[in-house]
Amino acid sequence: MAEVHQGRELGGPISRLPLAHVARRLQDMRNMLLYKEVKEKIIQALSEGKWQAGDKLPVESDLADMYGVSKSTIRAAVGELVDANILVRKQGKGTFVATEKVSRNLYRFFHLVDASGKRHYPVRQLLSISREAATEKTIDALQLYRYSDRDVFSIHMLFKINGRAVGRSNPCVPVALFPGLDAKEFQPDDVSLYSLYHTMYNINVIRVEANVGVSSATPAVARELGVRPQAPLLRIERIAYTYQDVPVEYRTILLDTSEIQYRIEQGSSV
Amino acid sequence: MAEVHQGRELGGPISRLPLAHVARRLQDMRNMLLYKEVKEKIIQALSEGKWQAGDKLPVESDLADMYGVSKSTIRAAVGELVDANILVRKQGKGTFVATEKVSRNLYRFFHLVDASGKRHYPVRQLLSISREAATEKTIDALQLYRYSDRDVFSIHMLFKINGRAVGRSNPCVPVALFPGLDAKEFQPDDVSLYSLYHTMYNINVIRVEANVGVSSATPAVARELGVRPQAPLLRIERIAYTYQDVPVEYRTILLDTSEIQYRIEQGSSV
DNA sequence: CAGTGGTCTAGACCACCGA
DNA sequence: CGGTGGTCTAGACCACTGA
Repeated sequence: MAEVHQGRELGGPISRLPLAHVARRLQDMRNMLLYKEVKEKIIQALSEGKWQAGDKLPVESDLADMYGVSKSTIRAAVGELVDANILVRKQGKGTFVATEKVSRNLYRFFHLVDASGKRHYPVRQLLSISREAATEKTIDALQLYRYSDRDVFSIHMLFKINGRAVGRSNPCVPVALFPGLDAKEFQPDDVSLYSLYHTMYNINVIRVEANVGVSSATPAVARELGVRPQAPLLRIERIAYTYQDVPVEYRTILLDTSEIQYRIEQGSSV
Repeated sequence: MAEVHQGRELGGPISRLPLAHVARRLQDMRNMLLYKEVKEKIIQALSEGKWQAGDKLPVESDLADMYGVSKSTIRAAVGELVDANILVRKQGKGTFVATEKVSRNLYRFFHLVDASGKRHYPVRQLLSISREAATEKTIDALQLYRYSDRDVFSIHMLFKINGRAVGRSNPCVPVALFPGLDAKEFQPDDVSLYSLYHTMYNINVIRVEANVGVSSATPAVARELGVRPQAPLLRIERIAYTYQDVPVEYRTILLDTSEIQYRIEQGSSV
């Protein structure tokens, strides 16, 4: 039988050497899956600008040859990049580097519904953004000891539905991860900050942890939301993480839930 | 070449007919992926009790033979069930039907933390259980039109941490799905109602939808929780679903979040 | 050691796209 | 029609488990 795939580098001269595979054998799969290695290499090539936003990648069989792996392995690697909104597959056309609008990440972790259960998509209004020293709590949440620069950009924004303010949010992100963020233009039609993080800084939020409680409105917040001072508000304190559990954003959301409610879905449908 | 896999049912008598595959060819893949079909069939077998909680499933190659597909397809199907916490894979041992304990289902959808982020596991205290006619809202949430008997069992219980009541819950379940529930003994050491649903009725909650807002305490609730009347409470209205999006429980949770907060985790770590 | 899940390969055939 | 991504197969070899 010449069917011994995994040992055939010993069998004699073969034109297409599965280099990645050989390397993996040699290092005894120290830590990473082959398709993960390929994924990292593709990310590397992307960050080096080998393929720019909107560009078409080589077809999958060519990618397989380029990286010395099978098409299935390429598909696993590319598949995760598609899940991460970094690449986009188009059947019959090819695989492309994602552009901003393509990733409809919008409100993946933030859903609002009214009493009837109907989903609402608030528009956000940027009030301010400034560079600040982080508070104790923020240092802890964002693990700022990772960086030499421990300042954060502190953003204030409002959520509005039908012109009425229903909530406000105060995201803080490490300056070290988002250099120059305060100088970027915030497009009012950007659907969410997370899509901005992705398109401008290639940082993907893949997971969030949130603590939910009740707060009463301070005078300033009451003015912003048009409620009476001391009015009870839903308070959501949320940490957003990217790969390898690196926290990238800490935000406090305050919601007036008299007309809308915060929606959570957990578990997967079968 | 005898390598034409997909057409070999035309080649003559073959011992192992890939029935699922042939069927799929015949119906021209009307809508579903093969591995999704297999997944559905496994779910069907599970809901019929073919494999009970904790049971070991046949090895993957046997499953492949049973369903007339390849091991890769079985792995795709089983993999999604593992992701959904329905099955558990153990390398070198086998694949098993998830138990509450293994899947850490207890409080899977209900986490409480204090200000320092420390997790707390409240004890629950049953106040009452009674058979009632469902309200409009409950009929809607539980889709009671599915059943001829549209009554529900309405349960009242308290959550306590260190002896102090921090919340109360009012689960309602269809009498049609949980016959005789009011006569069952509720062990105070049952970790959650969901484990009871699972062990006594073989009903697995795999997904929840929740709407979160703020309410003020009615006099009765204020007495239960030891807060002043009108005190703001976190209100969680939650529908729990089993397989095939069948709702099995509708509950309203009221929490005093002055000392604890409701914890949500979404997305998966990579 | 045998049995099991975990990873990967090579290649077949499909559905879809646009010229 | 050719090119592309999408799905599936058969089988090899690996790492892990427990007797």
